[in-house]
Amino acid sequence: MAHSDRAAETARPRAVTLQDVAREAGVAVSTVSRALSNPDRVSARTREHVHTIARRLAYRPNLIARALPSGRTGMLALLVTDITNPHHFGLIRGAEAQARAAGYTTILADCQGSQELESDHLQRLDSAVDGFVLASSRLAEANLQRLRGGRPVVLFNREADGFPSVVTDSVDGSRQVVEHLTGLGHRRLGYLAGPVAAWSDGRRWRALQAHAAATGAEITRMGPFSPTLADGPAAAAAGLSSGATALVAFNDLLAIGVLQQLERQRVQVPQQLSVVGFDDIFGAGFCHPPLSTVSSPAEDAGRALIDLLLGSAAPGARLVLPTRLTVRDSTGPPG
Amino acid sequence: MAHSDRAAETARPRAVTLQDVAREAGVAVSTVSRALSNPDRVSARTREHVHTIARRLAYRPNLIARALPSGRTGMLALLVTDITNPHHFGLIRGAEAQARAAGYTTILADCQGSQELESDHLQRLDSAVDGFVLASSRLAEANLQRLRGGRPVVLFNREADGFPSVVTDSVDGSRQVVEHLTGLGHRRLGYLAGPVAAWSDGRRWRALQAHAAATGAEITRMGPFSPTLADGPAAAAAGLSSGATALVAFNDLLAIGVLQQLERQRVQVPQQLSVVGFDDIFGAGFCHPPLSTVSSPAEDAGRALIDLLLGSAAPGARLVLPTRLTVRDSTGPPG
DNA sequence: GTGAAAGCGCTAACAA
DNA sequence: TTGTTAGCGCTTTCAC
Repeated sequence: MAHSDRAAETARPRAVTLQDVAREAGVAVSTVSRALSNPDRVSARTREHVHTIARRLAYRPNLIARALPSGRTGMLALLVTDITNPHHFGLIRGAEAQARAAGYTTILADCQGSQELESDHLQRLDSAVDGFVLASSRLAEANLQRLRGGRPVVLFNREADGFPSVVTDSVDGSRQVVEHLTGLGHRRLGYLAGPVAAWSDGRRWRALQAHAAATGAEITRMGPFSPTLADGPAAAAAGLSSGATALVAFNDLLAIGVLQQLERQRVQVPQQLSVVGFDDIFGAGFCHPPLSTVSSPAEDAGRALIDLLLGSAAPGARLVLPTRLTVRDSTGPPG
Repeated sequence: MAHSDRAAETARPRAVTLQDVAREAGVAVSTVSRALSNPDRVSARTREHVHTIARRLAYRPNLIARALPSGRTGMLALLVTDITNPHHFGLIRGAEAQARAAGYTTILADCQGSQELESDHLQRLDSAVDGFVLASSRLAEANLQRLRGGRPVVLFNREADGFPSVVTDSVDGSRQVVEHLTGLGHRRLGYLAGPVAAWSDGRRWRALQAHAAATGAEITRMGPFSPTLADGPAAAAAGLSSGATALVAFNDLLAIGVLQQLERQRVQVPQQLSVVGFDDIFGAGFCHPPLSTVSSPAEDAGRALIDLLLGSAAPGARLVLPTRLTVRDSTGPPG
């Protein structure tokens, strides 16, 4: 047949197994297993010998096979809502570092903003990893409960009953935004909402609303918009026609998209309109004009999540990390 | 003891296995296995029955256990040099879509620019996935050969003997850059080099050099620099003191970093200095000024890579994708 | 301290 | 068409 297996073509030699090492070393497989995984349960001599042989044979333990009896793979999965949102960079790096320090390999899976994909990944990876970090999960709480397989799950920027979580303080971030804006003299604010399924969206909107009310400012909600650059034009149009003098976007991606559209329309920012975002992503510092936004300690969050995941956190553990408004050039007094 | 296993705490019921389904359905495990994986090798009646029971018991096949005898996990790994480089976004999306269409789950692993991490991931994931896509691998060719485990491996923006690959046409991209710049009147160009281990770096530099020579322009190489925003200041300093009127950066990350530094120093771009990058990443369109850069069809590349990986590509298959210079505002006639 | 043997959950011959 | 039976490579009792 024309079609043949690549493996066959390259005549790849069967991987070397514990058996091979055992045979070569003249001991039982169980001894090799111990020498390699439980060094102190075997004599120093044997241990050395086995290690030498293993090295010579270039033995590599088969993760999958090891996982079957032990139930552990040494891998942790980080599911991100959208890998193309730079917001997750810090989180990924932080989680990775911490997981690595604990001897785990972190793998990432992109949910592309889709609940279906998210639940699919959750199910398919369930037997392949020792735990999950769900970043900004869009899954309804019922699904979250139902889909949680056998593995521990921790949540980032999402809270749900029975799940440990780490969230950045949207409420306080929103307060800082409102104070900054009203301090500048703005009285009519607009909120450019994110996806309804985004937990943070509700939190931000409610906090924004509460603080606006407290300071006597008016705020209207527009959207929902997809939290992407691409929805910038639609959000800009809505914001512009709302009569607001300052726009608060659900996240930086949307905010930058708005900025781009405003520039196209020659709307001066911040002279004619102020714009604020959330997350302080890659790009917020060099877009035009540089974006005022709510920064959060994403790397710390990543590390904390892994700690919760590996540390047998109480199911209800909830960590709230402080946020800080980074004022750049997209906000100023109303024209 | 205070410390106890989370699994134990939550008293998670043992996952339901094929055995459970078989017992409940009153058939043999092999029948259940077939009914679920080889539907046509079992009678319609049995198939229905087994499916019903499986659904009722909420049976989820254990990927790991399935992988042991079959040797296949249904997962593909995409190793990226640096997950914080938006350059990989398109690649990830393209690869993911194509893999998904073929029934595979794509997992990502971040190598953080480190060869050590890259080889570590390669080894640890070897038994867990059915194949690898290595994006911009920094591994020396000898290591690539040595570390290739049992799984097929395809390369992006890297070529090596015996590995199928997909690369974007750096040579032609470089030609376009040089022609654009010399067409604008530049005679003294500067190349801000990337990591020596980056295969693309050598390609770009040589092509730039060749085309500069062909057009009678002078080009000097500076660096190497780390291909990040953070090395922008160092690269800007080198570029500025080189006397070049146009700078070509190894990639957009570095180019944007340079742009930021030039703005800080109040160097007018492009009036005093032109800047070009490679990749056309997220941000290249909205940095200040918007960056002229070499765009490449990253999503197409992602799809092609998966096709090569799954399609039993000949070990030597090499695909070269066209690039196109996107001219924005960071290039202009020399002052 | 070491070996023999029983699985982990599943697939794939081989029989029936 | 279905059941029986070996394993896949490893860990882990349990004897010795």
